[in-house]
Amino acid sequence: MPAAEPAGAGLSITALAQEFDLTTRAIRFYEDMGLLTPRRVGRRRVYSQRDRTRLKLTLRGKRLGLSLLEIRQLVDMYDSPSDTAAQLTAFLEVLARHRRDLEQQREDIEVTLAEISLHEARCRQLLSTDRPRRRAAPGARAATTDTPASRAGVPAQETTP
Amino acid sequence: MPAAEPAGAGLSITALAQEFDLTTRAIRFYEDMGLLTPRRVGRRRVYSQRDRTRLKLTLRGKRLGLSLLEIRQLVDMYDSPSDTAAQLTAFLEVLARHRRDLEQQREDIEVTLAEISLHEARCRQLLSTDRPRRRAAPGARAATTDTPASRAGVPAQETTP
DNA sequence: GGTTACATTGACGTTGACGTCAACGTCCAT
DNA sequence: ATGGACGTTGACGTCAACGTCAATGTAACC
Repeated sequence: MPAAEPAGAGLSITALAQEFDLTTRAIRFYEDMGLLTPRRVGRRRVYSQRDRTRLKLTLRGKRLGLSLLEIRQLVDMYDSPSDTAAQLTAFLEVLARHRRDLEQQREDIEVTLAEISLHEARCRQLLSTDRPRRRAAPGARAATTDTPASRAGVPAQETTP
Repeated sequence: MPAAEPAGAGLSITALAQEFDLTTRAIRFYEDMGLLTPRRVGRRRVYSQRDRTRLKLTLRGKRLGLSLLEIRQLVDMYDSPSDTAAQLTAFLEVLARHRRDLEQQREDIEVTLAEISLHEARCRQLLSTDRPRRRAAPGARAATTDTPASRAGVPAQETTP
């Protein structure tokens, strides 16, 4: 056993990698991008709780489709207590934009989840009523062929021209 | 005026590009990836309603962080009425995975939105009670320094070690 | 002191999603 | 017939986000 992490806080790079299911290469890359700033013991990196949290935020940002640069800017703003009024209002604007993006994404997700439910229902119906090879359940048209009405939340319904 | 689109359906590539705020290069690239299959008039591409819808789905997929390949697979499955039982169950599995991904993302979004609200509140408080340069409102610690409790939806609260 | 296991820096390779540029075709209004 | 405006096919460039490989360090255990 190569010493179980000096007690308390302070993870090695492989420990961190395992915990978050990343490669060490990725972690070092995040450091180059300014997302992590572990302290050094000798030349070796030691990761604090702060680093773990920033990494957690980073991964969440990635899942949301942000670039590492965007993530860095956000995270940096998050934990630098910007103090001038100008900085604060600028930060508020960033937050507002981020919020709008996320709400758009949430909307996308809801719509897509609804469509998935439709497809699932269609599939299951086909699987159940399907000893005789049918072509399709009547009135079940879906997917790619819709009108500008899809925006209304009403699932598209149209026949191919 | 170079002829306002032959009436009814059928957009030129630049028209489509303008409508979706893309470059023509991107659209042609999507075609190479198999996402669009416009018919040709001579050599020129003409885009149908079907193409528009597939493009719409594509862009939504991108906003959700999918690769063009993943998008293609999904969209293809969506509008090819796979008929064998094996195909149907396979499709159901894909749908289930997609659904899980989306739900994870929605979770991420909710958490992030909550954090944004916190930051906004903090900022506004600082902006209002801030003639005298204060350091911070008491008990207002946030962002990067948290414990494994952040998962619980309870906003992190801890002091840097 | 030699091996094993993990770390580090540096450099180059790769993949996805386009941008950019060149060279050429096509319509059509002047 | 000519000059734009728009379109087409290559081919190459680029940028982000790592992967991969090599050379080297170093700490610990036997």
